[in-house]
This record gives sequence, C-alpha cells and structure tokens, in this order.
Amino acid sequence: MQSLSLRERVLIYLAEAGGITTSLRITTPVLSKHFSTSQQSASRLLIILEKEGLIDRRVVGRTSYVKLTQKGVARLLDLYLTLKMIFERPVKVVLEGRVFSGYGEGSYYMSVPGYVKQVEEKLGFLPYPGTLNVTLLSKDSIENRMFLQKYADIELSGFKDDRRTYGNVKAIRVLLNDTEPAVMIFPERSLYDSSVAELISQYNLRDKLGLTDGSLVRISAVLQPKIFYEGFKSKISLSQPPA
Amino acid sequence: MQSLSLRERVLIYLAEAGGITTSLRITTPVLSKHFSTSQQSASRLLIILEKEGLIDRRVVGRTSYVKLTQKGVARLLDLYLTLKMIFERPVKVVLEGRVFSGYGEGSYYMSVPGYVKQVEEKLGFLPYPGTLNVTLLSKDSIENRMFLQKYADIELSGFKDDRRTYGNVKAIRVLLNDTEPAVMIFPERSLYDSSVAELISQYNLRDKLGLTDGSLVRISAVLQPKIFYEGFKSKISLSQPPA
DNA sequence: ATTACTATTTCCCGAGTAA
DNA sequence: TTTACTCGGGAAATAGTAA
Repeated sequence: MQSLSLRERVLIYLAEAGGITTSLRITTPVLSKHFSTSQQSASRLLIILEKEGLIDRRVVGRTSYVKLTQKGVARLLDLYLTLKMIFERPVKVVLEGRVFSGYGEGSYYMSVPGYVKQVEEKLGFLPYPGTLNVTLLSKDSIENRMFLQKYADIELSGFKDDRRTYGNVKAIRVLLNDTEPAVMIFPERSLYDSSVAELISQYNLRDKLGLTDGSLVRISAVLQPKIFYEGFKSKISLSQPPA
Repeated sequence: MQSLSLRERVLIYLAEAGGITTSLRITTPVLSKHFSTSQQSASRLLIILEKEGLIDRRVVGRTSYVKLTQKGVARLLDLYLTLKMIFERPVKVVLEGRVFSGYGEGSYYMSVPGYVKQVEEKLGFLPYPGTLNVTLLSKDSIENRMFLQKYADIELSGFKDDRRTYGNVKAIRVLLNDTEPAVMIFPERSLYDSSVAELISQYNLRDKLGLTDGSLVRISAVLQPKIFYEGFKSKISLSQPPA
C-alpha cells in the first residue's frame, strides 16, 4: 500500500504491533528502516502524530514508548468501519442492454427435456421455451456479466440424448427491470460472446413486459460480498509488525 | 479522517458511491468541493489515480466517467483486510504490578456468605477467603484496568445483612502470570483507586504461586474486540457518497 | 460548462549536526 | 547510542488561464 500517507501507515503499523493496549518500545532508526525513510522523517512523524493527539509518547532514559491514544484508535476504527461498509454490504450488479432476436437456439435448448427437467428441479419453475437475448451496451455491463458468470451458483449438468451432447449451463437468479424475477444463463459453449446476456423465465418475458427488439432493459443481481471480492485480493501485505 | 492521503480518500469515496461495479459520472469541481481542495488538484488526482492504474476514466463529451480497476479495489481491500486483522482479533489486555498487603477488607468480603454464595453460583468455585492485592505499575496497566472494569461481565449483586449493606461487585476472569486462572473483582465502592487490582481464586494465590509482598505479577485477559472497541468510535464519518 | 496546462507557493523529505 | 533541530532541494498544492 505504497501511496497511503506515512502517518496512517505508522499508525497502522503501531496498531498491528499491539500499540492499542500496550506501550511499544520503538526507536526512530528502527521505524525509519521499516518504512524505508530517514531517521529524521521517522522522528518528525512521531512528533506530528503526537501533536495531533493520535499517539502518546513517553521517553524513559534513552528509549521512548509509544501507544495509540483513543483518538488514534478512533481514526483507524473509522477507516475500518468505512471500508467494512463498502466491502461487507451486498453488491448490486447491474447490466444494461437491448433486447434482440437470437438464432432460435435458446428456444431449442429450453424445450430439450434434459434441461427442462433440471430447471424445474433446481430453479422451481417450468421454463418458457425460449430465451430473452440482450446485447449489453457498456463495458461496465460486459465486465459485470463476467462477474455474474463467475458467481453463478446454479449448475445445469450437460447430458447426451440420441442425437447430440449438451454442455453444462451455469445460472443465476436476477431481476429484469428491477421487478421481474428471471434467471440468467451461461451455457458452457454459448453461441454468443460475453456481450450478450441470455435470460429464461417461466413466462414469455417479451409478452409479459411488453418488450420488442431494441427495448432497453436492466438486469440486476445482488451478490454476497465475500464471494464477489475473491480474486480481488493482492498478495502483498500492508506492513509487518516488528519481529 | 483528515490525514489520509487524498489518493486513498478519493478511492474510498468512489468505492462508497458504487464505483466498484458502476462507472460514476463525476466532475472535478464536484470532487474538489467534497474534499475541500482546488479543482486543479482534483483533476490532477484523477490523472494520477488513472496513471497508477487504480481507476478507469472515460471522457464522453464534457463529462467523465470513473470506475475503480481491479487494482484499485485490491488496494482498498488490502487496507480493509489489514484493519480487519487489527480490529477483529481477540484483544489481549495485560496488567503488571506488585503484590501488596491490603487492609484485610478483601478477606472480609470473601467470607461474607452473600458474596460466597454468588461466587459459587456465577463463577463455579468456593473462593479462598481473601483477595490478592496488586498495585499497578504503569499508566498502561491502570488504563487497561479501566477497560477491564468496563468490560467485566460477571455481576455479583449487592445485598444487606443484619449489620450493613454490601455493594455490587463486577468481575472478570483473568490469568495470573499467564497460567493460573483467577478472577479480578471491581467492587462498586472499592477501598482502593484504579491503581489497584484485586484478585480472587479458589486457592490462596500467595501460597500457590509463592508470592510475597513486592512480587511482580502479570494479570492478563482476552477480550472480544466488538465489545472492547465500543466507545472508541468517533461520530465523524469519513466521507459521504454523492447525493 | 468542463479539463488540465504552466507558474508560484507551500509543504515535505533528508543531510548535517547538536544535545 | 538516542532524538530532533535547521536548512536546502524537490515534490505537491493552488492560482491563473487556455482550450
């Protein structure tokens, strides 16, 4: 976390080392080495933090002891709670695009008994034999489609009938235009690329919502943050407490 | 959170406003007002964040759209996880001090049936009729005693007998010298001030641990962070997402 | 309206050094 | 050994202004 200001980095460093409940013995040369800065800067940093009331310092003989004040803890706690808000709240993912007519493949799929049966079992409805195809309009929407694909937790297994093999299909529940429950599907080998969303429902969505080719629609899903942020983590830690 | 570097504050601001999943329409004057800085700085800030690969920008006509990149999210997530480590781990609170002989009051209390009975019920042992008194040595220890007092979750209720009234006593389980289970008590109206810790146990702690007046002892307790940090929170929020 | 360039000022960092 | 001062150079913020 290179670009965090040194003040916070020092405060976090001290907190990690136990400086919330214990006075830590720390010297400016040691501190400076940890942050690859000069002894003078380390000294100045402690002076500033003390002046701002974020740490208490006590010089006993030749060593000084440092501890976070309530205000110092509050600073970090505020920051923590703000970030917690951001990362723990449900993640609303929105895709926007326009309805278009597909190749008729979706319709075909959703009338194959092997899929129909699984939809009924795993999603709880009898699918209307056709998919609603949506071309995504923005880069955001396309990126978000990929997130949804990663997160899609319902799996329709592939199978064979006497004619051909059918691939696996991942699926996730979404809302169409904020109100209509639907399911977005991700066929393992789709005819479309990641700029197209395919939706199924027990209803004919075109009829029910009065959609025609070119209609603007909004697909939204709410994800659990824990799963959503997997893969975002970088492996570099912020700082290590003293040995 | 005044002293966080502007880079992070902007990144957090954008994340709060939904910039993790959505491209946000944001202008440099608006941004500058939010952070009480100049329009030029806001502009430069976005340029820097983009150059560092933390945000994506797209200028469409006269407005620009901003979204955090994976790297940008990773930055904040790292910071979040570091703070989470600090604030969610159990808090070990340590007090150090020296054994001294009290006024004999503790001994008296711990032989009063009204207390003895409650200790047996609520703590599960028959108390040795006497307290171990410890004068705390450092400011840290005294502060930590106050935290323990606040946190002490076992309550021995006051009562009356035919002679006098006895006040409420709060109590918390601790370890003496890292190994010996004991209970630290906080009489509502103690004879001692906050620089003295009073311990009870089913054993005579002096005998069991070979302690005499002046012996250095270490009292430790492990607290749940959620309760420990109550009261640290400041009421000022870090930043507000745009209206 | 915007964004962002160039100049000036302000602030921060590190070397030298004292206590 | 420490901590922390002064001071010079460089980075960052603001003001003015162009596009």
